[in-house]
Amino acid sequence: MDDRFKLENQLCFRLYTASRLITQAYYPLLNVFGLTYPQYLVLLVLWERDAQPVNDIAKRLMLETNTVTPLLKRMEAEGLLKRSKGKEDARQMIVKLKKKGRDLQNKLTDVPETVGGAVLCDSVTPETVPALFGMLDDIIEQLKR
Amino acid sequence: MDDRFKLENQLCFRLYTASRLITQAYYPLLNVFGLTYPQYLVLLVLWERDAQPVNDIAKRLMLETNTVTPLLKRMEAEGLLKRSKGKEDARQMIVKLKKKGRDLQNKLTDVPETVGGAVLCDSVTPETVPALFGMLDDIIEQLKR
DNA sequence: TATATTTGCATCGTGAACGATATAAATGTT
DNA sequence: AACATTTATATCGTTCACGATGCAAATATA
Repeated sequence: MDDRFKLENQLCFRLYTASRLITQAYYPLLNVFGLTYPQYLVLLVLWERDAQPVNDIAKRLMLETNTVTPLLKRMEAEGLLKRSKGKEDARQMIVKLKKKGRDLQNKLTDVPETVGGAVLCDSVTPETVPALFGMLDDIIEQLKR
Repeated sequence: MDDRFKLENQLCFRLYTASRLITQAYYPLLNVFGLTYPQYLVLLVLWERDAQPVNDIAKRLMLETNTVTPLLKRMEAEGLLKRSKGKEDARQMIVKLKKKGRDLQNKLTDVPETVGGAVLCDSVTPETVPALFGMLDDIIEQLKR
C-alpha cells in the first residue's frame, strides 16, 4: 500500500478528529444552556467586545458571513442578542448582547477549565501547550495566506 | 476581561480553525473529481482495505453510522462504490469499491504531498511533525475515553 | 424454545460550513 | 451627476455532524 494515503500519515485527519472530539466534550456543558459550540464562540467574541458588526465577528472566527448570519439569527431568536442596522453605515448589522447573553458568562465560568483539563495527557501539559499553540497558529497563518 | 474566555487561549478554536482551513485547502484538489473531504477519507479507508462493513469504516474515521451512511449513499450514487448486504451477517452492509472509486487513487497521487507541503512553515517541519502528530494522537486517545 | 438484550444500520431533525450568487449601500472614477 | 466598483450582508443549495430514535438480525439468557 502507498504510505502517502495511509490515514495515520494525514495531519488533516488528526486535526479534524481532534476538533470534533473536543467539540463533543463541550456538548454536555453547553447544551444545558441551549448553546452549540459555534454559538459559544460568538459569545466569546462578544464578551470581549460588545456591539460588533457581523463582519468583525466573522473575521475574528475566520468564518464567512453566510455561516455567521444564520448562526446569529438563531441566537437572536433565543434572546441572546439583538441585530440592528448600523447608524453610520447602513450596510452593517451591529450585533449587541442582550441581558440573557451577557449573563451566560457567569454561568459558564467553569467551561474553559473543564474542557482544558479534559485534554491534558502525557504529551499535552501546561508546559507543552504553548508549543502546540504555536504550531497550530503557524499552520492557520500559513493557510490564511 | 477574564483571560479564560479569550479566544486566543482556546485550544479547541485553534483545532477547529486549522481543521477547517486545511479542509479548504483540499477543496480545489478534490472538487475536480467531484469529491468532498469526508468522501476522500472514506476512499483512504477503502483503498487500504476494500470490502468493509459500514461499522468498520465508521470506527476507523471515528464517526457515527448516521454520518457515514448518507455519505456512502451519495458515493454509491456517484458510482464510486457499491453497498450490499453481508452474507454471513445480514445486518451488515458491505461497502466495496467500484472501478471508478479504485481508479481515483492514481488520479489523486499528488494530493497528500500538495496539502502536506502547503502547511509547512517555521514551526511545522518534517522534523517537528512527529511531535505534533504525537500530541494530537494523545488528545484524541484521551477524549475517546 | 421463548424472551430479553445487544448489535448494525438506517431515518429524522437541527445546526453548522461553505461555494455560488444576489442585493443594497458606500465609495471611487469619469 | 452618472456609472462602475467595492463592501457588508443575506439567500440558496448541498453536504456533513450528530443527538435521538427506530428496526431487524444476531446473540445471550431463561
